[in-house]
Amino acid sequence: MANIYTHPDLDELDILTVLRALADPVRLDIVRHLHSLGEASCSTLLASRPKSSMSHHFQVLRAGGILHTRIEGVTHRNTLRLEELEKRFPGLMTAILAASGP
Amino acid sequence: MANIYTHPDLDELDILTVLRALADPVRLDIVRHLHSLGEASCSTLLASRPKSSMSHHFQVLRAGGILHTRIEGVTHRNTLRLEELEKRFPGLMTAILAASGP
DNA sequence: TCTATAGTTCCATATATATCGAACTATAGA
DNA sequence: TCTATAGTTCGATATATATGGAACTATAGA
Repeated sequence: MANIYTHPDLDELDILTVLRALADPVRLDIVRHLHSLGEASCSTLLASRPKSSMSHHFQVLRAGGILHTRIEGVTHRNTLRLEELEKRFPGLMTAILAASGP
Repeated sequence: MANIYTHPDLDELDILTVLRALADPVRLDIVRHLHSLGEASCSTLLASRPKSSMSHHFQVLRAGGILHTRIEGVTHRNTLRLEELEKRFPGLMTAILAASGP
């Protein structure tokens, strides 16, 4: 297991990568939950899905600069990189998090 | 050929559909070009790609509420639905259009 | 009515992405 | 050192999406 994660520098991320990370129902769900919870472990967020699936989605979100994973003992704490995202893509996350269903 | 298009009511569109429409390099390109041109025909925007491919992308963007197609004689004029999108998802398109490369 | 142009639709194929079980790793605690 | 827990990695399969050729349609203009 990788006991260290690489979090991309947001300056090197293009909007397309960010949008692709967000354009998935499971991941959008993760993002919304993380937003309301502030910080959460992976297992808190696996909605009866296999761990391997969730691990994949977390990886995509991490690579897309959306969240930061901090290892604390045996659990991994995830937080949205809201401030950094706001600096890089002003208004983007605000707009997405504010959006409610149809 | 359908000589009439159905443009979805933005109130019935969820953010996921919008994000998925935008999370593609070709379509993001179309959106950016449309933004700088104001209005453009499909053929103006087909960057040496087959018409069938572009037609598909325009369809996705249309279904995602991103653009409006108006038929004028033999050409189809496309415009971004910026005002409506701004009302439905405030700040979203502004953020995406403002984003520059990495 | 013939032709050219703009764009769509259909269909098959390619490609990317998601899903998920099984085996693995890393840490905490008994 | 043994066990339980949290999460990753691998690999195989399923599913969605993109691509693009060919045939089609609709309109304008000669």
